[in-house]
Amino acid sequence: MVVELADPALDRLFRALADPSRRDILRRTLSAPASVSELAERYEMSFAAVQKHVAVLEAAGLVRKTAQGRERLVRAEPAQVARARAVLVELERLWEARFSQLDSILVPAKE
Amino acid sequence: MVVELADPALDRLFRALADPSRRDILRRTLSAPASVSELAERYEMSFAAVQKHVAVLEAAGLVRKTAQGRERLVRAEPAQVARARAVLVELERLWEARFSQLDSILVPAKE
DNA sequence: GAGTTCTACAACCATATGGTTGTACGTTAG
DNA sequence: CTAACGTACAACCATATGGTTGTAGAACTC
Repeated sequence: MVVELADPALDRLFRALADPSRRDILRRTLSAPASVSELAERYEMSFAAVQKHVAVLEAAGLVRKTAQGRERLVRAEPAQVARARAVLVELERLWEARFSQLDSILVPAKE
Repeated sequence: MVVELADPALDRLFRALADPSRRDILRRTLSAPASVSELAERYEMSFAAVQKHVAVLEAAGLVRKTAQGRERLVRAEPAQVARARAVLVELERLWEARFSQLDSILVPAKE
């Protein structure tokens, strides 16, 4: 898999993951959807602050909000988690390949 | 694997990954070590700006600097990339387990 | 020894971020 | 209908971030 490293969506993705409250919100909503106020109960900060965190997660595509009466159900989008993981896996692949040129000298390929 | 989500080191890790220049520096140094000035040549920004990016990567543990004469060789630390990946994998595991309780009702475990 | 190269670091600036409070509005409950 | 609830959003504030320029020192080169 080829991953484009210069991507604003990636910036938002990792940025969103760089806050413990947001990682926790993501964790909760991965297990089960929750309304914004349900989420807000769990943290010390104000409701508006939690709202902002959810908005950051939403802008990163990590979470989706759906109207449910007067509530907004927040549910995680595992596809974006997978995308972030894919980038890291790709970076690790580069590490594993770092001596490939040397290898090709020491261990000549058959074909 | 159990991953602690409320960890300042994790904040730094994801924060460091949330910038395209830093991801690129990480990519380069994963393939092969490079001095700070070698890195700086590749980007539009000033030398000092690149220095700062390297410092952010270093604080996150993603990169290590070693003195080499008057140069500082920057080399990546794949272990921290792996740590970030492990967190994401753990989150994905939660997603896969989201219906486990329901499953245990619908599909009674044998043991 | 003198000049050049590589790095470090401070000071500064504009903008982004993470928090607050306050107001407004749709929705549900009594 | 009225009150309470859940959400949205604006305004504001302190600090962090990402960039700049400038100065200084250590290490090579000649």
